[in-house]
Amino acid sequence: MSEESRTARKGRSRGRTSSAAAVKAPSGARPAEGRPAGRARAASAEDTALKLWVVLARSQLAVARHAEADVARHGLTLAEFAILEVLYHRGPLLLGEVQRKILVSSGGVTYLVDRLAGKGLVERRECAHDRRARYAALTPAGEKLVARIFPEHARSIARAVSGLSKTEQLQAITLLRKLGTSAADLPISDGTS
Amino acid sequence: MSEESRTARKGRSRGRTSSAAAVKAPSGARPAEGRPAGRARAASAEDTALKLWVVLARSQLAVARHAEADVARHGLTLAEFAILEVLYHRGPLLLGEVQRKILVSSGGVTYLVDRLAGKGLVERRECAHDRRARYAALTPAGEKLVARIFPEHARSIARAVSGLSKTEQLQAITLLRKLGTSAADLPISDGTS
DNA sequence: CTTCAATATCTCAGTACTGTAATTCTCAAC
DNA sequence: GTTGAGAATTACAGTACTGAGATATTGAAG
Repeated sequence: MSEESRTARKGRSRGRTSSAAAVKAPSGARPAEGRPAGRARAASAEDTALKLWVVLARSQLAVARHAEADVARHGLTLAEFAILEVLYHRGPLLLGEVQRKILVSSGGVTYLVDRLAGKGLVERRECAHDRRARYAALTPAGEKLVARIFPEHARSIARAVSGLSKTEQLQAITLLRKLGTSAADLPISDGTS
Repeated sequence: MSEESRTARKGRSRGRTSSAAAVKAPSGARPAEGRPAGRARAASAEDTALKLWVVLARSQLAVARHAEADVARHGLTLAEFAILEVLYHRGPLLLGEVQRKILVSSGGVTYLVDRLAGKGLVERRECAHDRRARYAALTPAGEKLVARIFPEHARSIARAVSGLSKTEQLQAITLLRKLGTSAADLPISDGTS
């Protein structure tokens, strides 16, 4: 499983725009080995955007698999771990706050907190000022667990991204933060123009 | 839903390592507003790695939501679209090849091709040389659909990543490709050291 | 020809959620 | 004090897969 397997195949690649578009990282735009003259065409804005989307999806998945494997050793999913971590570093949080921090659906928070409560790691507490709302808070057992596994997890992630030097990581952080916030602020167009 | 909602809260952030670790992009390491002296400490290698992981996950999710919304207009999931796209740009492919290209499980390919076949967009073809294997290929209807929706999809993605200039996009591509391939090549450590 | 490890696909139960609707509660306006 | 829009959580059905095992086939070795 080294990656693309450059076996070329008899792949009669149609002369369309460079391939690239899928979720989990698809094809990957080849150099176009059959163009009229030997002149390389500059990549269009859309070709670049598609390629960015592909490598973004692929790299996220590749790193996520390491992160998942790490937390799975303790019987946790990444979303569960995310909740434990955010409660550990911020203290008790309203469920809605948790939802916004880890970016799951409203039903997802209920489900995840239920499961963590079932494991004895998190408990719900009532909110004094608003009886609709509830806090999620770590139990002593939950706090102890996070204290134990978080450092290992951090090392795991550091290893997973170690293909980039620290300088490169800082560059990537800057670019990705900008990309993430701008994409999140754009309205999701549902096609009803 | 502008993003983090800087309401600060009474958040008595414990003096641990900077927060950050979840899947779908968690907390997001604040400046540490209560340190001994007014001297900023350089971020450790692990802090940087964790932050990279957070912004990677968040930006991927933010862009994915745009991509999903676009293909959902045609009743497709991103994984389904990925298959259509790869078959469109590469021609008929063995199911195993499709699996490696779009990075789903073996059962996932069967499931997805079944669904696309049910919609009349893809068909299975037997492989002459190996009777265990099967090709997936676009039907005329499938080919027509991709030809119609791919350009729109490309524009959709271009818009989603337009927060970055073309130069920045090219930088991000370089960094993310390096990150993705190195992370994919690292063995997944299941903890049995 | 047999054996058998390896490969390709499929089956199917299980999982981790999402999305919609229901419920409960708040707050501002009347 | 009522009313009602809106917010916070929950309930629940549905979805898009994953992962492990089953089945069929290949190809190399004996």
